[in-house]
Amino acid sequence: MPELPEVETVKRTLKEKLPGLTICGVNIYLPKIIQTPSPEEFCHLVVDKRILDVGRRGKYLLISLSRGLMLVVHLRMTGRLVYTATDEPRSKHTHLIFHLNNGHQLRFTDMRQFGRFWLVPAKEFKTVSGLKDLGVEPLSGEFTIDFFKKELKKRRTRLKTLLLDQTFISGLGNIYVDEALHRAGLHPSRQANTLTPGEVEALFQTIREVLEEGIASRGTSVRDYVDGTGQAGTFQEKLRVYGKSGRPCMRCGKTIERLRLGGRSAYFCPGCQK
DNA sequence: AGTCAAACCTGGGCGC
DNA sequence: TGCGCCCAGGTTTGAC
Repeated sequence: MPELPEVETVKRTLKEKLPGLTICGVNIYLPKIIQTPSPEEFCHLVVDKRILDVGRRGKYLLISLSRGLMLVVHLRMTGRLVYTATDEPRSKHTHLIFHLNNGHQLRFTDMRQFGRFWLVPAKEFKTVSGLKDLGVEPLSGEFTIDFFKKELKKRRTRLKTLLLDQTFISGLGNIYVDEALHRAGLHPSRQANTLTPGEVEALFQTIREVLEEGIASRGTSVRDYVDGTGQAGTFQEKLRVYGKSGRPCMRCGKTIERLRLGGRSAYFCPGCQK
């Protein structure tokens, strides 16, 4: 499910609910989702801790707890983290419930069981796998056109593969990469170091644009995604190529195609993406 | 360095 | 109704 705009929306919605609340109990129904420490230790450590803040880095949610602890969550494909009333019936895919001291709960639900939790000392949160090697935040000031130009020049891989690489830019996923490439008029198989300065600038702009519009639409709910209050997003209504093979391109009218690249689908328009 | 496939899972959609 | 296939917002690992 979630790419940067979805995780950012979950972060914002949970940040309105959780800070100030105390975790007074935990139920773990699927122990393997706890990466570290052991499920027993996880329960022991998390209980009676206060939630201080909710943050995001790439596609990771960072929940700061009292006593210097950090709860790190990755939703992977179908994970949901939702602030829920206690009387709500539990779904068959709810794998973890935090009980909060205001009578509400924070539930983790994940049909495909790929999502993961880590509980670590806040100072050591970079020990979480993948987190320490994350690339730049595309909506932050450290993502600059100069950086982007220099990096693209160094890489010989395909654009689609490169933009999905979380150690290069953090937070992009399959949907927003395809949408950014289409808006920039660039083919997903294009070799990164062959872009003209104008093409690099266009891509730089469209990456930020699709992410910002995605956040403004509260995420893309093509299937399972909901925010921290259980609400779906609307960016699926604005998609131009993702999931649209066989349909006409809204810019040039040619039929949108699907390509297989490194095990992932790439949707693109053969007419206007060069 | 880059490319690919497989693994982790459940479920929806399609053709037959 | 059912079977067999392919597909799915991600990441990791290991082979070439």
